[in-house]
Amino acid sequence: MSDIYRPGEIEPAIRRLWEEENAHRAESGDGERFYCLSMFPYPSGKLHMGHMRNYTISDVISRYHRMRGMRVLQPMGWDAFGLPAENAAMANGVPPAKWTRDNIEHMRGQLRQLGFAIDWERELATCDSEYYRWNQWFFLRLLERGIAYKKTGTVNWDPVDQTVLANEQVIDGCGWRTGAPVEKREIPMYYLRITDYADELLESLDDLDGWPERVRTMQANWIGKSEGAEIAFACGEDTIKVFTTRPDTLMGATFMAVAAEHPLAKRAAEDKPELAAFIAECQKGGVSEADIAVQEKKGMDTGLTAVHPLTGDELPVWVANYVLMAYGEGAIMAVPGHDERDFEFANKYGLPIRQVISLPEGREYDDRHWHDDYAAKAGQLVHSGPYDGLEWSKGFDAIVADLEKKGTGRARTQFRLRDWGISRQRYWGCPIPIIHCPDCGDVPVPEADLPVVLPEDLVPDGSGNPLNRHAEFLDTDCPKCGRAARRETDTMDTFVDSSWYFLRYTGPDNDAAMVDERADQWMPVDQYIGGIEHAILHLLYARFWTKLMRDEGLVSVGEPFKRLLTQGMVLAETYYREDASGRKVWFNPADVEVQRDGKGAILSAVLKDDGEPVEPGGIEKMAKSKNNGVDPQALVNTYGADTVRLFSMFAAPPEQSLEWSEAGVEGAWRFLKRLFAGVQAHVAEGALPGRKPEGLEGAASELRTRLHETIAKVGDDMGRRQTFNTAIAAIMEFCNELQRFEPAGEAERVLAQEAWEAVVRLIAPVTPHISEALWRQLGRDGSVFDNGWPRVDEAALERASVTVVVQVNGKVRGRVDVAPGAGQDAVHEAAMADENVARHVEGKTVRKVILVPDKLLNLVVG
RNA sequence: GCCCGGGUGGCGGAACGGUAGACGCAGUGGACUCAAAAUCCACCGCCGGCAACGGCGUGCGAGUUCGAAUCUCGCCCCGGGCACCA
Repeated sequence: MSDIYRPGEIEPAIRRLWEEENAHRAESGDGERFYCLSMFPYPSGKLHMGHMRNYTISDVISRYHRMRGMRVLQPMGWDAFGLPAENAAMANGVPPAKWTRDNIEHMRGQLRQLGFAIDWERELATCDSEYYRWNQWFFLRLLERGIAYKKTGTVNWDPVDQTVLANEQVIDGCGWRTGAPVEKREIPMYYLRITDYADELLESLDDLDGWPERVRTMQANWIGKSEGAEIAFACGEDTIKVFTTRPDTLMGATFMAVAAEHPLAKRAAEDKPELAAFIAECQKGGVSEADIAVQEKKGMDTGLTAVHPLTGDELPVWVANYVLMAYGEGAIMAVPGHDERDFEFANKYGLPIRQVISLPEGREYDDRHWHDDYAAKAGQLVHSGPYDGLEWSKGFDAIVADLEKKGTGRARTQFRLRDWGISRQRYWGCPIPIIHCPDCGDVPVPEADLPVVLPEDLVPDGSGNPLNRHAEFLDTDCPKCGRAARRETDTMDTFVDSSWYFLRYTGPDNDAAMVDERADQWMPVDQYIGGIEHAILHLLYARFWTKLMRDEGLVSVGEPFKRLLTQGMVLAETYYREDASGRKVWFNPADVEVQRDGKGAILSAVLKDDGEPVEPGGIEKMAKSKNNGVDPQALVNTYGADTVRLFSMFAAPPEQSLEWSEAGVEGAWRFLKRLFAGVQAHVAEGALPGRKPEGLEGAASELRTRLHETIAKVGDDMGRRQTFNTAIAAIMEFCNELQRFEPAGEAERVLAQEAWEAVVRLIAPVTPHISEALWRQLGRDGSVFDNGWPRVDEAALERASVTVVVQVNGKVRGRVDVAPGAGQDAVHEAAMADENVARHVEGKTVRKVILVPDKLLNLVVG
């Protein structure tokens, strides 16, 4: 082997070795298993740094556990259905299927080049009918069980392209391609009753102690369980049913508000053109909650009144754009005195505001200015007739009890979580296996006819789903009556695909069943790694789907992911230009020349191709849609996979988001060169594999202590803390010491060998190629990944003395060396012998002494 | 707007209530070289001081504690999610 580190030679050779030995196949059999999973990528074209980081983390964890003697499964696949393929098709006329499969081909090559220990025999792509047929099969079971059902839902409608838009495609309320104002439209869709599982999804969050607290909090808030009451208000012949979390404020209800889509609003509008116009006005704009939440609160009186169930007062019924049809009952009782949105609305339209809950001592209620404590769950009921003086929660119970007696209300639990709408009016997805028969209605495709295969040669053009114009797909016979019928052309949400792929990895070759007994052998996933952006939707749906499969008897686990590492996003600057129609065209940072001032702010940015300026669009997660993904390929070509892996792990702790910068990759490269050279220099004098050094003294003994401290730290950082950056820093630090060490005599050369062997193994999960090569050079047989993780020699950790920091009034004034475990008096005495410490204590009384054994002594004087 | 994070030298970051700035990048000075690259050595938060050392310093303001980057409250800025981007 050459004396100079040449990754271009080492890396392909080592990968060939692994391939020949089939080193990464996950074996079923004896021994502890470890299922390490990373979120599968959308095949967007090229690998970007976010992928690189995600899969490197996964590989480090996999290889670490493999070295600790476990049977590791690390699979890979492709989240291959979705919108970007249709966008690419519109842009260059390539069928989504071809575009997707070409991308997979390219990205698989990139992944292989990075040396990940992936079991490629289990690879799957969700656009393959062998995969998605099970989506269809399971959907039909859910339909039978009543978990899947049909109802109308609201979508974004582009009136020019006559097509449904994704929220992402609605920009400032207008269609992204046409620029036309978007409208809300009601269409029939299939839904899954995730709300049936709301309680279990919430409760079992408590058991997920391997999940980050913030993810559990986000999911709990998303599910949003609230205890309250359902109250019926009579309104002429009808009743308006509302849900409220604050029945204690019922006496403060001064008006009612219903959503624009509420049946009562529609009815009231029949003979009121101005109300009909207002409701039409509410149909403008997109459906996303973010859009709705920021829009100005508007409303109109319907002219109807509702009867207050306790006082008999007549309350005006309004239509309000801030009341959502999808939440609760699509109607609210407005208590402007104690709800911020109602307060704002009442002030705008001159509706009465009544305080019914007392404020803390000394606070005055001001009905012109909102204060957050108006909404606090605290205080007693006031201006509430018979309920006056009751503490708010007692008032809650009393009012609910009275409503129950009258039969106009009851206590109820409400979830913010809504049922999961899975229908998409798109071509590039899994077909929903339903046939529409003019006589029999919606008929499920018989199991024997599955899969319903998606034709792969269509090219969407932006004007709706091309399946609607594809007779070969569309025209079929009714399975019930045999007469001509049409296939459903909606496809499934891609979150369906990603809700169970981790189960399919355990038995991808089974063409007779969705999953088999191997699922229970590997599940649950021991470690799941993926972007924090999936904290809610994907992870919630995957948990839900797993429970559905459990309840169908297909798997025995109820929670799919034992431990979760949420990777921080890799961010990069975005650059764009607006074209003639005002649409933004995004440019990749690699194609932009940027000048910055001393503080890093952008002074100017021009496109390299034409030298013309581009607009900086801010720093965002690397994504296809903003074209700001940085391809690691150029770096891999220059430095090799190990350097890029090392650098991406060293740059920041995995959970933290990271603004992409290449500065620093040189440091990783230099470290590997030094490591390589250090081992060469050592083995040039002869390798001494597998021996334990005896009788070390002085610097050699100290070095061995440092070695075993490093082994302990790296093990803790990789296993428990998962802070790979600090593990690498500790290895670098020790290497710096090792390189300065000049062994004299055999015992010290044996120590050097022990140290190099340990370093090579400690860094192996991060830089597997160079480690594998150096391990063999050090005279060891077999793969470094089969030879175990270095063991800490507890005896080597013992030191003759420790340094204790001495503080006076919390400020560091000196350091003293004492015997390990020295008591307070002994350390105090030693500290007073320090000139600087003595000076700061002189003439003052020591009032308190605090000792942190072997670390710190604080003398409180005054 | 609502929910969840984050803010530490010129830069990426370390500090797991107990020495703020480990490790690395960039920079500066030096060695080697005809020269360059590579490599090696030294310095490297700000202010004062020849030094010993002292003061200040973790987005801003308050609080808890012997001790706060770390815990609590309020504010500012940045990022993620908000159900059809994945």
